[in-house]
Amino acid sequence: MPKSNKTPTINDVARLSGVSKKTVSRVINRSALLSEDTRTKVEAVIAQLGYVPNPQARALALRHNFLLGLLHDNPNAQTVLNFQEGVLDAIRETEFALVVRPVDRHSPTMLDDIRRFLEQQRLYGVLILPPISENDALAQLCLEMGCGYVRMGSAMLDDEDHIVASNDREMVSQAVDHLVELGHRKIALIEGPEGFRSAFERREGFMAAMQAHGLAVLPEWRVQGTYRFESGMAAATRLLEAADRPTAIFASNDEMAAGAFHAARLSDLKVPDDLSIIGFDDSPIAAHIWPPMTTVGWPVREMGRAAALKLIAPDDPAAQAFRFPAKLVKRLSVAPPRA
Amino acid sequence: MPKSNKTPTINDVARLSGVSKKTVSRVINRSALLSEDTRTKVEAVIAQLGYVPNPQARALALRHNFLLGLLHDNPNAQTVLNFQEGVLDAIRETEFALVVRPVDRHSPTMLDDIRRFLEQQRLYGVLILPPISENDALAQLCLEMGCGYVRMGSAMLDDEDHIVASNDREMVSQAVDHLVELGHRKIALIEGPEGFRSAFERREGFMAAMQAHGLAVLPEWRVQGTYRFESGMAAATRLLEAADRPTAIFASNDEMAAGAFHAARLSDLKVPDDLSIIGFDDSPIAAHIWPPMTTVGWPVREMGRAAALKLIAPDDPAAQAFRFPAKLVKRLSVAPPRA
DNA sequence: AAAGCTTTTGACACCGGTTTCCTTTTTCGC
DNA sequence: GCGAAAAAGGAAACCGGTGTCAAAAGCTTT
Repeated sequence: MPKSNKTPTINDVARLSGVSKKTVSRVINRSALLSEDTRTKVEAVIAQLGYVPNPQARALALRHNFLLGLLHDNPNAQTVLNFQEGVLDAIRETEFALVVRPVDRHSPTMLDDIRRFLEQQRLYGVLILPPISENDALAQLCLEMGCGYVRMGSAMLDDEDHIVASNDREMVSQAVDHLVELGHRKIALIEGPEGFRSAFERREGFMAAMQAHGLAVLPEWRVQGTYRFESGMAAATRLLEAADRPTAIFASNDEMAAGAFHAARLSDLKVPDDLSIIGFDDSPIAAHIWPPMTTVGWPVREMGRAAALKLIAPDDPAAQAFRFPAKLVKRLSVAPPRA
Repeated sequence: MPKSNKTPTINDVARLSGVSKKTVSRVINRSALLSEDTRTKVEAVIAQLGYVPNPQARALALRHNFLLGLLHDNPNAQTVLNFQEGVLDAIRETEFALVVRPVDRHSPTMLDDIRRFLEQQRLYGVLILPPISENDALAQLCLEMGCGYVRMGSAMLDDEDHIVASNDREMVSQAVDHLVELGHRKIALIEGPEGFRSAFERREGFMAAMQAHGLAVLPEWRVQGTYRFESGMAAATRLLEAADRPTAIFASNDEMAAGAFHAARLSDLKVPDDLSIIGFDDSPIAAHIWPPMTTVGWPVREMGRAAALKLIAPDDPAAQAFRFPAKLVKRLSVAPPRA
């Protein structure tokens, strides 16, 4: 009987079942060359002892551990959490665990910090969320360090094995189509900040969609924001002061769209009667303001699951997915234009 | 010269600096009994090689790893992320990493799932966020498994070493005082759901504060919600139908308060002129609805930092803190009652 | 200069798994 | 029934660190 107050090891299992360590190891790893007899015998002992292999020991012997890292910087909290849930869906029945690492995009030492982190933890692979997922130097770093990676992005920033992407252009297109179908012709855009791939994609998608409908976008109908609430408010304020006022606004994310709601209220404009607003992300705030916001949502959780599978089970059919469809969530912030 | 394509190990360092493994180990661990000479010599080699100790090997030898776990279930996303940031503040310069594990409070196998998780990962310690932090069986489980733990709670659910707590009663008291100072006498409460310690504390705090001011709370001024947006909406709708309508509402969290905003609008009541609303949590939604919501916030990030320190550096002065002050965030959802 | 301390260092076993390589047993064709 | 090939299982080394304990070195003291 092994000392009862310690957790059992492979040696205890081997001794009790009268086989060698190696045989127990074979059982654990479902090795094919094993007689049915010994397998069941050993499995019985494992169950009886409640033996669980020590992941640190395995990690040492296998020269890689069972840790996935999640690198993120300031996207909205709900997205991060949904993605985490997705990753967990993928690893739940495995021995993998998820290590999170918020990083500071603005720190000059970010890349060095991440390098130290990777060196120290020797992760099996990392998942990188936008906006830092757009940093190619970071992907390069992972490659150099022999650390697997998958990025989440708003376009095909990388090849299929290394990305789970939304198709932002097409998503924006859906939003614009919706507005146009309702009769809007004067549609304004609140863009995201320079340097964000997502902002770029959404702008391009917007312009393309408008052009496809043969609609003009006046220069004063395009204002840039920072993805933050206040910037959306400021941008919308400017839009509403335009000589030829737009009847609808597409904002590149929900937070700015919420700011636009706020601006409309300050200008005594009712949403959606006087102004339709449509956001992007389907974050919680979209459902919790008044009126509930129509927005474009992406399947973040599924993307998290697929991203994790790409690393830990690349042959799983679900790991093949790399481009994810979005859907327009229709709520109450959009209506036909007045007049 | 060690094979240049492999990461250097302690053996490489030992060989190159002409000392034994053990001596290198002493350098790494800042052992006191070491001559200054050897220390600098070995440190030079370490720097030159870019050697980083393998955490899995250390974990194996030390019989404990350097992983902190974060168990959480459905509090608002921003709280989870802020807490994570706090934990990271604590572990940034250490070799610890943070493993996250969302759990499902409603699953009958939750406790077993967590047990398996702890068995498998052999965490150094776990941090438990509300509401599951209120589950005493879970704390008991950690104890049994020899896994350190710290809970975050709305009251002293546990002793000082195992908790970072807010003082919800006192926090609610601040909110009530604020309303009373402005002249409100008829203040309603939207409670959280049965079985949540936080809901209990906030209710008790509310009742005590009202009593302290000599104010009555009519039965129809107390409605229970589920902490969700819709429930806040429903609760406020009922409150606004009361024969003697309250002039102010205190909601036990921001999400329900946001629902109350919504209900007020449906009843054509203006916030704050016709109805003052005050929330709890200072979640992002509070700042992003119109009008911006007055709410009570707690220092989640600091709590995360302290919680992590309690586990990894209990002697650090910052690890001693266990009760955290809240502050009232005054925005625009509160005004003196009309008439 | 020898004895007696204290400080510094190293040899070796060990943590709990996996891998390599070799031996033993079983199976099977003839 | 025999020999060969295949299957099953074990011994020992190894992954990269740390703990124990004893030896070596340095420093006083007499």
